[in-house]
Amino acid sequence: MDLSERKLRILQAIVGDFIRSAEPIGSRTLSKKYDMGISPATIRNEMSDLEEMGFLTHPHTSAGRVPSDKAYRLYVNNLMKQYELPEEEKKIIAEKLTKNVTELEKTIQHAASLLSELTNLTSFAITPNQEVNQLKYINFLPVDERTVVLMIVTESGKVSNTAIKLSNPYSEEHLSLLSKVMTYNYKGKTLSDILTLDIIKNFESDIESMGKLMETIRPNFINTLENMLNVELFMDGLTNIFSIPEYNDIEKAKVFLEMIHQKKHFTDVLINRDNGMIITIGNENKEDYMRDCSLITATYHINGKLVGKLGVIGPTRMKYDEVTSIIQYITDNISQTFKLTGGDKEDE
Amino acid sequence: MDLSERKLRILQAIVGDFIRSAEPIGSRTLSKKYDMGISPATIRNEMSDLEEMGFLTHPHTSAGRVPSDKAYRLYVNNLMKQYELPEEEKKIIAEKLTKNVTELEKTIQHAASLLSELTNLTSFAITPNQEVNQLKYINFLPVDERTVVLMIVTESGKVSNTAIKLSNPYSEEHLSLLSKVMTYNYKGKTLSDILTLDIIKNFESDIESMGKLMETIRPNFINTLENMLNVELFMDGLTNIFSIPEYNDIEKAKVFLEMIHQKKHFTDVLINRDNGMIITIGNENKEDYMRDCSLITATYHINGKLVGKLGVIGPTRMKYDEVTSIIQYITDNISQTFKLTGGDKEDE
DNA sequence: TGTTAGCACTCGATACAAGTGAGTGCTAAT
DNA sequence: ATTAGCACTCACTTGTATCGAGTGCTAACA
Repeated sequence: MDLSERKLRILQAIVGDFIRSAEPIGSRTLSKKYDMGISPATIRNEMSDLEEMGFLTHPHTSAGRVPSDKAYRLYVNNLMKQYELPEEEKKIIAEKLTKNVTELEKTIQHAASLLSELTNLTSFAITPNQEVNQLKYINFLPVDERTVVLMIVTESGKVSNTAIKLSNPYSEEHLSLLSKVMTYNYKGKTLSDILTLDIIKNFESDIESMGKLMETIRPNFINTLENMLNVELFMDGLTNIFSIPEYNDIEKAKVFLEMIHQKKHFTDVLINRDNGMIITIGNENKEDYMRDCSLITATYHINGKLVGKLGVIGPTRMKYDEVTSIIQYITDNISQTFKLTGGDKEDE
Repeated sequence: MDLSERKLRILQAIVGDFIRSAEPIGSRTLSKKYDMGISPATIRNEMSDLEEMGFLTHPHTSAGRVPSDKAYRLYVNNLMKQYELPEEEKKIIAEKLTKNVTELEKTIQHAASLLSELTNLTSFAITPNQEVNQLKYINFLPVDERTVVLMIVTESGKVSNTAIKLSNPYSEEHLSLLSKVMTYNYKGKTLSDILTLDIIKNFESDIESMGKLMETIRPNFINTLENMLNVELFMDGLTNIFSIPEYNDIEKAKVFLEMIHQKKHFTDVLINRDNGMIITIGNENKEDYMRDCSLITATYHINGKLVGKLGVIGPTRMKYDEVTSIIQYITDNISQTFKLTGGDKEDE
């Protein structure tokens, strides 16, 4: 069944009003406030139809109407107007994200905090999944007689290191040889390949004379690689939910915060979402504890290859137009910033 | 005015009961529950005295008595019995904190999460202040033609690095020379000395021929040092406050969470506390937004030198005996773990 | 003189009844 | 097809009565 022009207009007014006020809206108020040239009675009839179609609900008989998830979906897909960010906000975003970009992690963290500030919602961001990141360089460095530092550098410019305590002294030649052999063996392979394809197990036989040294180093090497693969989650604006009427209930707020604080689980949810700007509204979310939240995520790109995500989570009643615009602008900025400087593609 | 033996016994019973139940307790209930051989009326008289002395308060005329901050202080100082941790918990703590100690940060984070788990409170931990940490080693490592990695190693075994993009290619000899000169200059100096005593500014003149290289490197070097000095704050059990009756009020919970989330500010508060086991109760806290919380902190030691802190924050009504024991046991364990393995003192 | 029983009083909490008002759904007139 | 009119619904507010845990005071007691 198709929606008439007038029904759409009414629905748009209801959704728009409810997003702002969080109060159920009645026919009389709607007609007065939005001056749509029809009487409350007519609006009531239309509302009744819309309710039957599943776009509106009724907290109780004598209350106004409230949009359903389905209504939000329609609003997001068809009714919502393009929201243009104020120049001022654009400037703030650009400034914060392009200045002082020493570390990707720091920038992503800034992006999350910026996002929560601008939207007044709870924001999050994850660092790129490093699985396709290729190893470039392995180096063992002497520190003192029984300590070496293992340094791993990837094609995208990520650097990671660990100090390793050895039970016996080592020789510098061995160490330097080891750096060369391992670099030779693993250069160009992706981090996950190195870990999963059992390549690591074989490298012992390559340099038989150093069995003992290898034994200590291997678990550290694996550990470091695993750490590099770990996706990091940043969040901000956690207390923003308290200013949202929907979460004035202590029990609801608790559930929300507990859900958010299960970082591992939440990271998984984010990783498994499709790329691009994805909006899931209320019961569209697979996870049932999120069925009265909306989740918006978008992707940013590092070097055109690695993909990270960021977004917001909040009540289904949120300013979708504003929020999506802000997220889009932020991800665009990050991708732009890390287009060239993130890796070794500077000369291309 | 001195407190009679009997007054102390009554006070102890009230504090103990209130810590468990969070309900004001009346004379009749107290006499029945604790079987102290005196009638409710007598207890009432004693209570009245205790109230006059400032140890008890009265939410309203017809309610039971509630301990004041002063009462908690007396309880903590004199009445509280030594609480012995169950062997089981000791085992859990020892296991978690001594296994897999690759990084100090990770261990401290584990300690915080353990602490909140065992106390059901909000826990926190900060990494040691690195100001007295001495520099041991500086190394510049070639990555590709325009990228080098700066690696800084301290006496306590902390390793930090940054990738630096250069605008011009560099020569490997220069790099290696730079490593040697800088190590020679800064070895044994504390990190804060290197930063604050303007030593950095002078090092340009040391190696005149490499002015250009230095120009790019210096800000990165300073930046890295500053990062190393930064104290990191970990927190856990944030949602635990929701199970505490005192914070069933949404407004209170909000204030609490917002206070906690101002990481910078909260870190400063922690840093400025004295060493050792410090308990501040309610209005003993200088920060007025913490005047109905109790804060307990204790210190752990790395290598006998560097000092970090951890503790809990919660309502003044908390199980001080249990909590302090747990914190003590955890800090002892950390200090033990990092007594020898944290630095190069292995052979002493 | 310290302790205790008795009793009037306080006050938050709970329950219930009546009144209010925003909003609906239906019907009949336009 | 639209609208005015009207009875009805129901959350919310206000007012009143009741309950009970607990206090403070007084007088009696050991």
